[in-house]
Amino acid sequence: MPLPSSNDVSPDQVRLSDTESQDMPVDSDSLARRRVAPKAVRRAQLIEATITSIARHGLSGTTMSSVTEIAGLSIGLVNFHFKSKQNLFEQTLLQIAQEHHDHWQSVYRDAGAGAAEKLAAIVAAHFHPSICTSDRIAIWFAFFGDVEFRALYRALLDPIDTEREEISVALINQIVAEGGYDLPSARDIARTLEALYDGQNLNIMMYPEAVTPQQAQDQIMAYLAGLFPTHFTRPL
Amino acid sequence: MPLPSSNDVSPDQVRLSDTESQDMPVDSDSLARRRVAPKAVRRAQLIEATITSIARHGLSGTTMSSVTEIAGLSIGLVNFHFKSKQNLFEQTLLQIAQEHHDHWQSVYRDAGAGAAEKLAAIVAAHFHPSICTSDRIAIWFAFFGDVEFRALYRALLDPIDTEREEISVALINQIVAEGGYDLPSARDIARTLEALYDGQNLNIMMYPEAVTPQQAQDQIMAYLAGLFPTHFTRPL
DNA sequence: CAATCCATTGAATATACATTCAAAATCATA
DNA sequence: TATGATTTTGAATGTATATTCAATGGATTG
Repeated sequence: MPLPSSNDVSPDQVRLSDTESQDMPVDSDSLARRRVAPKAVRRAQLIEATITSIARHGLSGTTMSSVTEIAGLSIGLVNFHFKSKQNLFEQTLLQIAQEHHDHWQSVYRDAGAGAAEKLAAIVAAHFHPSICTSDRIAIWFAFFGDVEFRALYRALLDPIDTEREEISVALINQIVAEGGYDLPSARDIARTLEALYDGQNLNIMMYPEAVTPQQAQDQIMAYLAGLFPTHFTRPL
Repeated sequence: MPLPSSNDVSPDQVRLSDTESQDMPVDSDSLARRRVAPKAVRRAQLIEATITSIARHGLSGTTMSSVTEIAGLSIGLVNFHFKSKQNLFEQTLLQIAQEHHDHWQSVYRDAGAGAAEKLAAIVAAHFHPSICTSDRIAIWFAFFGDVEFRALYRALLDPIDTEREEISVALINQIVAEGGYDLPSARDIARTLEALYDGQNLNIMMYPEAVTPQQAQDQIMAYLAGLFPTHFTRPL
């Protein structure tokens, strides 16, 4: 991380030569284009290229060359910023998990106060355009599909998944109490919901022309409306 | 395919030397152990080894060596029986798809005459021990996860999946008509069911200690019981 | 038994790829 | 500007692995 220059920019930005500071915009894109960029920028750039490459060529089809070619950088850089291909992949998975978690949490926090609203927000978070793109879904399933990464996947996502399941269980219990419903256990319902998220994501990836994120979300909301007619109304 | 010998065995069996026919059992296992075996036996043996290897080492970790080592055969054989690794993988996927389809069809055919019984049989088929093993599920997701095979997967399974979805839609419509239920479209329910199959399979693969095939099936049956209370009763 | 055919072997070949590293470019600092 | 530190490059290296193929083994036929 570079230190502040005499230009006195904020610590997260980067020093600019005097000419550049006058006539060039300083976004991460223009930063990435320079021959030399700060570590954080290169790391992000390489991870993004890795995501693109995995979505395009698959995990096994992703090579150091394919990544650096997409990033527009030379081969040696990957081993400079990430010490190995394995580590690059791990950091990539970590980043996606992080994004997923952050997005889910903010959506949950910003939802209305009612349990039903909160639960609906969790459902919606899974199909939000920033999360539910074919590239990102493809990465999930690429890592699912590879034994080598399954353990890593679990280590990274178990806490997140568990946290979400616990919150869902609590919300469902609250909804059941409010509505006096006679239903299977909240845990079973929560697990069914989790299965639906995954299954619908798979369908979106495999059959993008037949299943859109919106349809997937609607079907899950219809499931909830069936369970809790007082709290949810069927979409459409 | 070998011709019948003077021993007059059935055409699907293999000629035995005179000594062998007296004192050795002739199952595919003992056949596979011989230095020379008929093409069909070797092919099956190699495909089975491929399944084991993919489950154990992943798609990218599966090499010609890993397959032949598991099969107890030499490296050259794979290229003799399957002309390339790519083809071996395709045939492996084909075989699993075939098994899946055959099993599903027979279970469906043998189920009781009622629509609810038929639908329950389809659900149960997905979680039958012969289909729902961690090895087989791992293969599914390995192929899902790899772009290179996604197209092949679709080509092989689209017809099967579509056939099942159409039958499910018809069954659901029949159940709805019998029960006079007010529900989302049969198509949406069928798609939700498909998503549940996939999602529950994923859970079984990722969290085998937390989710058993039986639990997964029960949860799906609970979903159906929620929709069609007259036709299904909640498990437990 | 001899002759032929088919299945099998595994060393040799060629290719693809991750990783290394010495040299070059750029930047920071004095 | 000069010096040292940092980032970047890409050719070179070594390893893994798919594929080929000449030689071998075993079965079948007459």
